[in-house]
Amino acid sequence: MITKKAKISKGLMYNYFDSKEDLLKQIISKGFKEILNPANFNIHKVLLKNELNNFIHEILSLFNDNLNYWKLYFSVLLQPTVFKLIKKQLFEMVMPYFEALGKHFHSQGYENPKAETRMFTATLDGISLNYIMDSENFPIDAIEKRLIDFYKK
Amino acid sequence: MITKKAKISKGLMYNYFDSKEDLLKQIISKGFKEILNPANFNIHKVLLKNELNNFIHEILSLFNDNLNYWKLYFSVLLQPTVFKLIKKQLFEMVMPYFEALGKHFHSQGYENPKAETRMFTATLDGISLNYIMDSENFPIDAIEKRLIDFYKK
Amino acid sequence: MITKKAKISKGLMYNYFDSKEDLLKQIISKGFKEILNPANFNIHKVLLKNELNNFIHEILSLFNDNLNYWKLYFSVLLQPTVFKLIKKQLFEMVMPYFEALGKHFHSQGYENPKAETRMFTATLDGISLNYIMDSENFPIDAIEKRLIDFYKK
Amino acid sequence: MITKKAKISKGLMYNYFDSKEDLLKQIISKGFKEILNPANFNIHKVLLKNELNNFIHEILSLFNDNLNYWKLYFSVLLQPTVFKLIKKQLFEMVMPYFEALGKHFHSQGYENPKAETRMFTATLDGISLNYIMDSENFPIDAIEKRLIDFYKK
DNA sequence: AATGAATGAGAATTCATTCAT
DNA sequence: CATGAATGAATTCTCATTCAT
Repeated sequence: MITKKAKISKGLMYNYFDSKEDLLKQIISKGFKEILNPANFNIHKVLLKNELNNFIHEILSLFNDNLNYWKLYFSVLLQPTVFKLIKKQLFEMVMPYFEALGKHFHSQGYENPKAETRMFTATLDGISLNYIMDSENFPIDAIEKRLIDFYKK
Repeated sequence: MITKKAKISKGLMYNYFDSKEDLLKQIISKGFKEILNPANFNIHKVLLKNELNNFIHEILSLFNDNLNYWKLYFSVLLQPTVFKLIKKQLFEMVMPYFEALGKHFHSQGYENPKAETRMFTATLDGISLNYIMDSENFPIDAIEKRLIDFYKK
Repeated sequence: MITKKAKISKGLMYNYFDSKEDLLKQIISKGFKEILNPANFNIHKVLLKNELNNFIHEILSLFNDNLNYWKLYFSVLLQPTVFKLIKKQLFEMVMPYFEALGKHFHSQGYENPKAETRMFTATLDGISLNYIMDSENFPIDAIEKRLIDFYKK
Repeated sequence: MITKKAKISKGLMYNYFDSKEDLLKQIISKGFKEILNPANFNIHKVLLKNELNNFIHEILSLFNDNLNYWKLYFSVLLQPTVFKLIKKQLFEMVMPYFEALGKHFHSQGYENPKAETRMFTATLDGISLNYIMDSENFPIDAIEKRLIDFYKK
């Protein structure tokens, strides 16, 4: 499917990717970086309010640009075989962000900043997933507002 | 893998499932029903506070019982090919629950009950997913509490 | 397909037929006998004119009764594997008829009665086949007349 | 059997044929074209006597060259499943020949040229079949002569 | 850098037959 | 006489990968 769509030969794929597994890994890590990119808040300073809001907004707009890619991204990522292969690597990549978010929630007086961080990212995951899988019906704008609102104070 | 585990012949599988595709469909709709089952609040009456709390609690305990099954469930469901096949059927099944939740949020004075419903279910999806894929680290108890707390008032 | 159509169990088939091969053999020899049956002219006497005509007519009407069966008959018979299995048996069964037809054509002054016999039966085969495979279009009545006419004198 | 004989891998077959069904279809249409090929008389002019004779002769020699192939051809063609798949296509291919033969028989003063055409082709079918299935005993030369003789005048 | 024919292991499916009931 | 769940070998098909060009 990929080589057909790209109008190249099957063989050429193997010049760019060592194997199918390698291709999948690269799909995931590329996507992962793109997701983290808008989050490039200074992880050493305390987060500003609007940095979190921006982060939320930019992630959700990101998906808008190429829904099919993000469908692929999630369906690949959710394969237990694939997930196992890169779980470790992904966790290393998110760690600093988890920590920065933790600090932020701490500074905002949240009781359990670690849990709040996981709550926040899990909610974002769920929203992303619903939006990606059912973009026609999912009220993304209202929900973005709702989420930003929720963390206002 | 399945027939080996079940200690039956490959052929016998085809007495119970028409094809691999059919098997996957049935895995999903069975899981889907199990998820909806704890939600069996009376969809005609207005929801009581503790019914929502129960729902949250029971869904999250459900995953606990058989994490491997639920990993399978999500990874199958997220395959675009599979998802396309049963999207419609799944949407029909959730509709009444979406409506009941909508009424509930309306009666609680939420501004946009429909969006709140999608927000609520998306959040639950994200929590479920994170718990299922990273059950060792995910602080499920704290987060359950946090979610229940959030909808307290 | 057969057991479904007959509304019996698969197992029961094996009370009536030893194997699939046996079933096919019986389909063929039953059909073969039915074809020869209308030919039950006295093989020891010289054939009367109208006996040959009757034979032609009755064979062609036979197919009319159950076209699907005769489609099955030919498609089974033409399988090289099946044909090899019963070729000998079939030849033994037709032999007396070949001989009776030979005598007839001899008595009618045909130059090469044996070849005429094979010509006659081959023509009948071809007509049967065309009628069975394309019964809607094949002008069976005109052709029957034409064949009878051909052997009139 | 085929890949073994051809000394290629099973997989390679699927580069040339989409499926077993497609392979069977192509076997038939190739054979069909080969049969029609010797008939390549100018279908717009009236047939010359010797053109019909040539046609008869060349078709019957064709089978001689590769009896096993033609056994395969008929046994595949006579499968109702296969026949249904290509019946239409085959009929379109023969049509012009049926028409040319019809004109010929008309010009020769035959009463019912259409029926005569079907009679002629059916007879040829029957002879072919008998020859192919029982080539050792079938007196093909005598019968060819007999058939040519029959259409002499 | 690029092709696509070719491979072969394995996945998906079928099907004749058996057997406990 | 009758069932139909169960088997397992065989068939049909797919797919990641290689390699000569």
